[in-house]
Amino acid sequence: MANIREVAKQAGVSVATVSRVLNHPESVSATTMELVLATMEKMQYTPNGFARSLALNRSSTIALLIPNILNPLYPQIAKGVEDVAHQKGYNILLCNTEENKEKERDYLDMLIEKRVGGFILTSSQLENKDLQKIKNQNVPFVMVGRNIEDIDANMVFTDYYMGAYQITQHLIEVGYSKIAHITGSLNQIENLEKRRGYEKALEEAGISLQSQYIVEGNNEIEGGYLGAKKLLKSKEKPQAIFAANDLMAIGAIDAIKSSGLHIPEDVAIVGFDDITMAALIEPKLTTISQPVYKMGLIAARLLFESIENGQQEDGFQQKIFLQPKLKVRKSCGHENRVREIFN
Amino acid sequence: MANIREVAKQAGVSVATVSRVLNHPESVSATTMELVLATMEKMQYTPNGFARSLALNRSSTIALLIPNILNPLYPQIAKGVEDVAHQKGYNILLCNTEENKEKERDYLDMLIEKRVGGFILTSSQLENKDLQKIKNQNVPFVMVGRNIEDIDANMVFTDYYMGAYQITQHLIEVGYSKIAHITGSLNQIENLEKRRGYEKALEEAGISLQSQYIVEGNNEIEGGYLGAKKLLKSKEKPQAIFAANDLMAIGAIDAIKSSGLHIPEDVAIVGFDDITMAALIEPKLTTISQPVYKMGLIAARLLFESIENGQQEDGFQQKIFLQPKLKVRKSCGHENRVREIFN
DNA sequence: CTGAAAGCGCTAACAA
DNA sequence: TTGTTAGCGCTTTCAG
Repeated sequence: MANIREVAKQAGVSVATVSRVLNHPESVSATTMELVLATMEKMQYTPNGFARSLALNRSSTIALLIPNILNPLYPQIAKGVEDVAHQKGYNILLCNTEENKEKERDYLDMLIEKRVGGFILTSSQLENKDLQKIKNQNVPFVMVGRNIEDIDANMVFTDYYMGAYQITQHLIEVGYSKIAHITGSLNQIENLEKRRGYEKALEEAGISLQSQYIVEGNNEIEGGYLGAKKLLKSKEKPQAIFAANDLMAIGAIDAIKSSGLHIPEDVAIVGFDDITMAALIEPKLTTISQPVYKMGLIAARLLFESIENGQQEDGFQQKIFLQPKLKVRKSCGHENRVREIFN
Repeated sequence: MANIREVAKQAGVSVATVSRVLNHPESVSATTMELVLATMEKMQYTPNGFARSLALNRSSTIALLIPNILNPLYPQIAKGVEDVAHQKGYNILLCNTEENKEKERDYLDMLIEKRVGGFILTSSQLENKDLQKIKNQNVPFVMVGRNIEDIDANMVFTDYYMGAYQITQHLIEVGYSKIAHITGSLNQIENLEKRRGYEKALEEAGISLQSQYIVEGNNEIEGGYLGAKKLLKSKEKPQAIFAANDLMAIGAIDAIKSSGLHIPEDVAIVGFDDITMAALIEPKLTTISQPVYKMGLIAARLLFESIENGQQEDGFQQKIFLQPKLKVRKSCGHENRVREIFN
């Protein structure tokens, strides 16, 4: 592994010149240029990124923290981020936090030490004091999908409260009143928001909340399966289940089918996210769609804005707010309802 | 952003001592230790990873190259890799190559420059000369899922040829003879292998190959959809379709359903990979399963072995060979066949 | 257009 | 147990 000095010596020029052909080619004569390039080639020289980053005091990597890479939502975000990062010549450090606050903090420290250029935090569980740590180091970050007010940061998110409210309301409109909810892990604020939306919709419709209709899941297929099984054992079986994400909805569908019941006739199911799978399973899942790829894209653009223009000290943080959209498909029993109305 | 010198001055010790409390705490007196730690805390000192890596000439990141993060197969591999990397205190640089050889090469160069500790290359399209570049820099790498012989490298892969052979044979056993194949992009060796397995099985059964029964897809849902549409237009509609991966099989299922045909009665479908979705769609997909998470795990372990014990110059490369497994579910029409036999 | 040299922040001899 | 100092490989003034 040759270094710049050896190349310089071999080519009979100074290290400064070698450095220049790499960084300021316009300020080097054509002949020298050619000579140096050839020497590099011959010696298989690759500049040392550490040394460069150290000298320049900047890196060309950003960090992406996601809670669970196995949830198809996050690869979409990652794709969005990657698309712009690659275009900017940046690499992505991928961190899977497993919805574990400690692991997330661990990563934070490692990454600050690695001097990443910026952070994209999705569904983060970090608290204000953790974020303060990032701010103190003066490295930009943007949060994706964490819908809280009390934090001063760049954010892009959809309105979870509203999405949950809408889909619950839809269920009510279709005609159900015994509506259950499988929540995600309740230490994620997003899931609290969703529950709040669910409760609000019921309340507005004059339907009283029933604690046995709310069960906590874990955002995974299995959690939905278990949650649904539990709900089916209620004294009064719910007519509809709102799972806080599609993965759990899919698990719930599996549970219900395997109990010999039909969807939506016996129990209706709806989800949240609109992952690809949602439109492919049987019955096709009614759900709330959020433009995830786009969120990744936007988040990354926001981040690079900060990276390039420096941190805006003046507290000019952007909060980009995307509206979720209701996707009505089969699993909510909407059609049956329509049929009833017109018969 | 305080540096080690400032901390040293503030604490009234030398930089060496500060460095020691970080790297060799056992060689520092308790009092000094405490003092330094407190000072670091107060000054919010975070060591500079670049400087450290430069001085030590080693990094604590590895690179993971995957062709398409949107294919659920790869997040599983990534999870396996991440699990061991995190345990080793390493971070992962994620690179999505989009099955694009040029992009892959680009990444390779960036990553060598970044002095990553090692590479995990999945379904790589890199050629020998590219890999030679890595070897010249003396950085370890392991290949996942690229089943070729002529390369001297650590590898973990399943036998694509055999998997394709098995599932095609299964189709033949069920009773089909007009069997089509939607391939993946043919510049990936894996897909060539799969096609070879398909052809071999037909040949052995005395079924002559029909060129109109082989169409090239792109490993994505959409490619399967298009491929199936095309196949359905053949003069003689195939009785069964073997899609080179599950995503395409899912696309094909969608295409067939939307043509008003039934699976497997009108056309049987089988896939390859056994992604989670395969067991959840209707009809459940018969496919070939490979232990992807485990492959990621094993690959990472192999890599760290090389990283820790240094490169084995003696050409002692490990090739870990995993057997794929046939998962018979509904989409192949196996049950119908069984019924016929027993009636 | 080119070279000499200082410095980025850290680690690890070597000395004390 | 601690301090001094020479690098690690690069970039960039500053001179020429």
